[in-house]
Amino acid sequence: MTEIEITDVTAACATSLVGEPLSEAAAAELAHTMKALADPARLRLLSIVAASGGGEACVCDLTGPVGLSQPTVSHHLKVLTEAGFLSRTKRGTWAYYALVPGALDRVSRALGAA
Amino acid sequence: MTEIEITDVTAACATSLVGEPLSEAAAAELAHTMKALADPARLRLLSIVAASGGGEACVCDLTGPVGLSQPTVSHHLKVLTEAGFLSRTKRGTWAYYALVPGALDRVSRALGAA
DNA sequence: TGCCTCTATCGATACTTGTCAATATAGACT
DNA sequence: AGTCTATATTGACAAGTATCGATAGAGGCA
Repeated sequence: MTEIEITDVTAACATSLVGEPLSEAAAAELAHTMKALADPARLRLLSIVAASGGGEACVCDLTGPVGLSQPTVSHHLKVLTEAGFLSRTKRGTWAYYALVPGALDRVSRALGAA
Repeated sequence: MTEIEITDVTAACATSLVGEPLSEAAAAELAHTMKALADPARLRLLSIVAASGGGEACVCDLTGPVGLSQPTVSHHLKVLTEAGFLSRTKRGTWAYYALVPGALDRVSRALGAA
């Protein structure tokens, strides 16, 4: 599939939007990161995980609240994980997703708020 | 076209992502706002406008740097304007776009940075 | 071994969107 | 009026993506 490159939140937020004009590469990276956040289902998933006890949730806890099929939820979680917003831990049959500390803050800072 | 509703940055960022689970409506609003930022061309346009002298730029100043056709740039500027990130002022034949103060900061805060 | 549950992947489909060429609109200047 | 420039809109097409059903993989448990 020639997986172009991992454009996760760490690389994407090195520069700030309002400082000086973004290079083409920096813009592509940041856009890739923002794209992960530009979907209502994924935003809800993030907020549910963040609000869950222990800061983590398994897929079975998430399909109900967002009202989507299990494959679709799994897909969104993969997008969020590859973008660097979630981490995945497998315990037994369950896969637990948790917020990556500081990931949202980095995007936040990239948007210009120092 | 049943233009659903103007989901601009002010409405979209009333709640925070990490506080409690986003409602379906809040998630849709925030996603709509984030979608405006989830494109490399639009991010570059924003950063170029931000870095321009006087804080504003006309379309003719923007087509060159981003390397896209004039209609495409016009389209992206419209998306950014409707999302509440840019304002448009017409002087003579030229249309000047400027950052809306605080718009990016609101998104920044919605991402969890209190 | 066999079965059941939880999660991930695959394949297909419908919808969205980024892009351009062509055209329309609007203002300035003769 | 006529023309030129700057911007917006339209129409079309290609590419991306959100979604689902079906299926595969993996781990517990009898």
